[in-house]
Amino acid sequence: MDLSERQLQILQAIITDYVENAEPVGSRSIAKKYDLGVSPATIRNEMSDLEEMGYLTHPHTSAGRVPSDKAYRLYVNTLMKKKNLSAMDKRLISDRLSASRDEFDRTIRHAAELLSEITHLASFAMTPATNEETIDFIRLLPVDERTLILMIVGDSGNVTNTTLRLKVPYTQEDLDILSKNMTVQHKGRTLDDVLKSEIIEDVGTDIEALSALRGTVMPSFIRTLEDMLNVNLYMAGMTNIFNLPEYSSIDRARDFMELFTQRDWFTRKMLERANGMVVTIGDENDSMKDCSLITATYHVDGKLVGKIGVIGPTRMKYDEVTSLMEYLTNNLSEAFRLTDGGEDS
Amino acid sequence: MDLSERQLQILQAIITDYVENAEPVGSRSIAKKYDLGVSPATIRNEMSDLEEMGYLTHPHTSAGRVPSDKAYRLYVNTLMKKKNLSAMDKRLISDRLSASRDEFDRTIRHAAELLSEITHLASFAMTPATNEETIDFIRLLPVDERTLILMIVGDSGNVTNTTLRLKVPYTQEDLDILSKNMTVQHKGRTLDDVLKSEIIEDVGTDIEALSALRGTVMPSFIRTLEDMLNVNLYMAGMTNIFNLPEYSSIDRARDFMELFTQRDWFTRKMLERANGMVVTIGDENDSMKDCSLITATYHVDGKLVGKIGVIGPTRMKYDEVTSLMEYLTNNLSEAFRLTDGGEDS
DNA sequence: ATTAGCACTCTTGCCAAGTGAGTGCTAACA
DNA sequence: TGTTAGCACTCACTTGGCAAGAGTGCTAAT
Repeated sequence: MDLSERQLQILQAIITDYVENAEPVGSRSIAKKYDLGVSPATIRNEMSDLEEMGYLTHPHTSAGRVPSDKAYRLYVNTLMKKKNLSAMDKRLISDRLSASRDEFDRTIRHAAELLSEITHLASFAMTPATNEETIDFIRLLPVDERTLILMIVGDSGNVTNTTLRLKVPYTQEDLDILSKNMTVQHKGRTLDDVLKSEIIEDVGTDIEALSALRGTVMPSFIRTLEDMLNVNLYMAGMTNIFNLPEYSSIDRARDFMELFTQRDWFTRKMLERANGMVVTIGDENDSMKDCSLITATYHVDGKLVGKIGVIGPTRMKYDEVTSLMEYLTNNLSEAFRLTDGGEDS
Repeated sequence: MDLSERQLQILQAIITDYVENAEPVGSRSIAKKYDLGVSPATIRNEMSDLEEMGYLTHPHTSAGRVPSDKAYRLYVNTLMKKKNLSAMDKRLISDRLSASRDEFDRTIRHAAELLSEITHLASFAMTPATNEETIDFIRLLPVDERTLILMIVGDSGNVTNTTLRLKVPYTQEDLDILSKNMTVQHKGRTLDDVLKSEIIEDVGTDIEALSALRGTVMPSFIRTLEDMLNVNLYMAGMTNIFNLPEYSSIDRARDFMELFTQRDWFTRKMLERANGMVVTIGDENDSMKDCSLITATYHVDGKLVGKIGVIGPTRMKYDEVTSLMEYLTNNLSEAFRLTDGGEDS
């Protein structure tokens, strides 16, 4: 039960028009604007068929038609063509990214900002997940006789640290032994791996003082590892959605904003999504059922994978947004190859 | 030209009523709810006088009166009485804060969340400004032959680090010399102080290789210092304001939300405010002219000072909010005294 | 000085009529 | 058989008018 060529044309015209104007589109205006060589009456008949097949809906009897989620899905899968970015946008992107090339987190933040500036939608960018990261070394550094710093360094240069204040003074010697022990024990293992296994193990050969020190350091070690696994989330353009007619009601706007105040939940959701370009439309999202969400991934050093995304109403310019995101992720991956002498944190 | 006792009573009643119901309050309802022993007509006359003096305004001829910024100011300065917190709120606070006692940043975040949960307004909390922090030591740690970690440690155990990737390999020896040099040069100075003076100085006695290394490290050193000065900002309950009638129009709501998307700007603004409990009402704020803003400060180890704040419409329960914030900052300062054996980052 | 009474003002909610965009159907047409 | 013109019909939206209600401001009486 495929769609005829003419039906596809009409559907495409309706989508284009509706995405532009956010108003139900009628047969007459289609006939006028896009010359398909047929009269409004014919278009009406086709529209009626398209509605029956679930591609269009009808807010009320005497209104025009609105594309359904199914229509957008069809559009994204088969109708949509890749768009070329304007020279202006390209320059904007390269200017902005190169301005912060050597500061990793700032670059990521700029990427999110670029996305929302160009699309006028809400967007986000996340630093790479460090599931793959392995431990390079662990060090305990003295500050004063009761304060010390626990520092974990990953193989890609990722560092996380915690300051510890002990109840009992420690000796420099204990510190050295413990940090060597820990490094030997964990070097080369992924963070996940260590987190899963660590809590039980306690090397029995330690002397008493060392064991006490170890007892204090361990809980912090685990928490610091967890910290290290956390990705940073940057959001931008949240207030853009206030300009869209679909969020002109306060309730809708509130629901939308509330999604983003739950940062932990949101981060988890986004991490769960598959890599590459992923588009989910309306009902395909288990929450935010009247939004569409597009995510794409960039690479750091070919290994770590970070995500960027755009969130808006189902009525969005899928072609432009996906093309932009593809361009942007390519640029990011390019910037984050480690062959040149840049630096990052 | 002071206000009479009765005028104060009436003003207080109007404020109380308006804060509660968000609707212009008329003479009759005042006379009924608060028995001041006078008739509505008398109250009308007094209201008229109060309006002339600028304490009340009139949306239109036949509407009730609304308190002006000047009225709230009078209320906050002289009329307002301290409120006792409910036992429930006290328990909520102590439960929540003690749950994360040993993780500094999490505690701060919880403080912001508590504020917005109890007041139903938007709120924020910032980690302490580190203007006063002095440098304890600087260390350069090797990762691999071209990667190293620059680490700056402050006297209160604050740590910041950056990973550097060099174009040319370095030697362990150079690293040690440079980190010793830097430590000697900067130990005991405040971050601000170093930042202001640093860029010019270049100790001339270095050997060539060391000088090259130094040249690479220095820009990152400055940027890392700047990082260290940055405070973390946690916001909570932003979407609460959607429930308030003053933000029932989309435009108002948008303006409000936009304030908080400019995090850097907002942080700077808040840092500029005086320490202690500060209340600014409506026009007293140079931006957000129809909001009121209350900030208060807490102490860490008696030295560093962090801020918490609540933002809402000028119509807010100043007495309850300020009492809550006082209680909360006391609790925070208490939790962050360093005499016990806790840990923080 | 206070109060009761009354005219006046302004908002809000409601209803009815008119308008316009758009559909769905039928009958004519190529 | 597919296409089109014509027409009746539906529904949302706007406008104007009307009544109700809340509240003020003024005046005259207490």
